[in-house]
Amino acid sequence: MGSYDMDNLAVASTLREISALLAVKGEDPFKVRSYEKAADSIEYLDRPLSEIVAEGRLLSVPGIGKNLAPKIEEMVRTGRSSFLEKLKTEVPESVLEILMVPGIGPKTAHMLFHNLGIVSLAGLEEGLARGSLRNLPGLGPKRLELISKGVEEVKKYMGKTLLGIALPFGEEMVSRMRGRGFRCEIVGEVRRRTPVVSQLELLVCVNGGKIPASPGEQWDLSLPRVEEALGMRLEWQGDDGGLIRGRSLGPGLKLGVSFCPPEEFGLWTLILTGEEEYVSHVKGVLAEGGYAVAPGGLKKGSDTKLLPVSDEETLFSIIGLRPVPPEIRHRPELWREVEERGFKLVSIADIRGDLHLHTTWSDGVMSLEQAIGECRRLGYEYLAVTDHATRISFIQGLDSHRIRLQAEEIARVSRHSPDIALVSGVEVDILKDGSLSLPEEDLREAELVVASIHQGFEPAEVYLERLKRAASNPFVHVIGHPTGRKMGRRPPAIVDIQPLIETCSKTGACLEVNASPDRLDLNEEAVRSAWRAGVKLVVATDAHSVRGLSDMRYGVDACLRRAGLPSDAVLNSKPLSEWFPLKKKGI
DNA sequence: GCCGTTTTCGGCCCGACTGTTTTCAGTCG
Repeated sequence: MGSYDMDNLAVASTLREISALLAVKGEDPFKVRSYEKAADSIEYLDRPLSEIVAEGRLLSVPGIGKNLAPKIEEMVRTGRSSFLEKLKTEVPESVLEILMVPGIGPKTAHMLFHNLGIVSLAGLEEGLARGSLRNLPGLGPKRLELISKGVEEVKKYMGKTLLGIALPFGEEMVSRMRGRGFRCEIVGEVRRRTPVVSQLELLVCVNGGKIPASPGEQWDLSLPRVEEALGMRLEWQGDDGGLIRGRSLGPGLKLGVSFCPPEEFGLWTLILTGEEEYVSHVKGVLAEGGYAVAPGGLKKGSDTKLLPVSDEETLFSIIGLRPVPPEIRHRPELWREVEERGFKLVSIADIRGDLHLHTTWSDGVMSLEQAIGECRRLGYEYLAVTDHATRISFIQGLDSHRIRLQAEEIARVSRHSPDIALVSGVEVDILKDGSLSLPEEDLREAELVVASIHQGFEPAEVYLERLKRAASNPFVHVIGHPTGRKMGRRPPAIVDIQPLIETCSKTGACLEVNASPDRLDLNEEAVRSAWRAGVKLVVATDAHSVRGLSDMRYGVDACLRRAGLPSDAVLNSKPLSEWFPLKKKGI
């Protein structure tokens, strides 16, 4: 477990694509669902599909039957799916953009496709503008407004990729390159841990100093070898300021590969990582010190001797600058502060426990034991089990009875895991009026109460009032995923969280930084405001699976570090004994 | 399309909410 299996994920995402296209085509919903179930099942697999195929044991995977098995086998063996390719000739792939829009499900997408010939987000936008959706059944003014707003939200993320997809993908690429003996690093937006990136950029080290006339020529790193190492075709765009760049499409992800000789690796790492203002600042310091960038490294004044710069650290030490973490290179006020007086940002190594996760007691797909095992592997000292007590009916949540049963179970398991402290918590819904989905006598029993909104995101004023009321509830310790955003799908329900911050600083309620890659909620700006206001923060994964427990780094890097926070900014970077049990003010 | 100690057909996590109806379909979680 833990290793990121690109091939399994690729097959799962192909199955999801098929499922969505079948839905729009108008196939039986249960058939549609079966492709999704197979995808889920493959994502949670703890070994490569290729092994299972080789053993001929595909049918033993739950959700894979005699129809899916040959289709999946083809994907694993050839990397293609002829079924999907044929399907795409019937339903254009671009209708998937439409399905992303809130308020549009398979039925509406099907209708838009068949009645109006709308097959893409652009087509939908045009149809909305022209008013051609107006007379369709089921599409009244409210619904059209919801759709219009949704289109705007989806557009913001078109052609972009979540860090949570780009980073593991990049790491897989790096490990493939290294496995073939090449030095390779992630640079650009992904290295800066931008929550949503427009491309994944890699820097690859090559020997020999001369820039070749054409890709692959004169280099010991030939184009076919790079392609083999990356496992994908590259499209070369030629010489770009001493670098050869290749661009290619991964799974919806643009990839840029740059090459440079070892003596320039540190320079190009810095330049390609950006941001521009920081890079020009460093270049300015170089110039002031009389340094010039030359092929083969740095040159000082009229010296003929070259100073090789094999990594960023070397560059920083040559010019006497404090290294600035990539995550804050977009914030001049922060990198100036680091350079002037130096301070240490919180890091994933500081995190001592996860405080929001779901097991099979509600809608999670990991057992309590599996959660503990993974937390142990991650080096945690404690974890809070926070299964849903929810009104969402298809989730078998915790009620008054089951919450006590689970508490007993946690106590029992706890005795066998003396190295990890278990906190018996719960995630309650914040209901329409700001009350909670469990009565007081149950909340009193829970050692950690996370309260979150899962239904009814509008209007914003009401949403805010519900959060404030929950934050004032004496039994609520943490407000979960406060703005409710799901990137690429649902905008934050509230933009200004200042009133909530004020309530929390009065009542002592904590705000969660939800590390789930599509949430990252609170975002960098809000995190910084809350921290400055002295509000207690926790960072937590909201994991539903073993793999999800590894999402912690997105919250730490893309929210906390990018906001410039030190390690003492979050409760769960501290030993449990320092803050548990949590006390609200005035209670 | 999957699944089966109620099985080879007939189920499939399911109910609230919403906007659209005039009795309900579609979406969402």
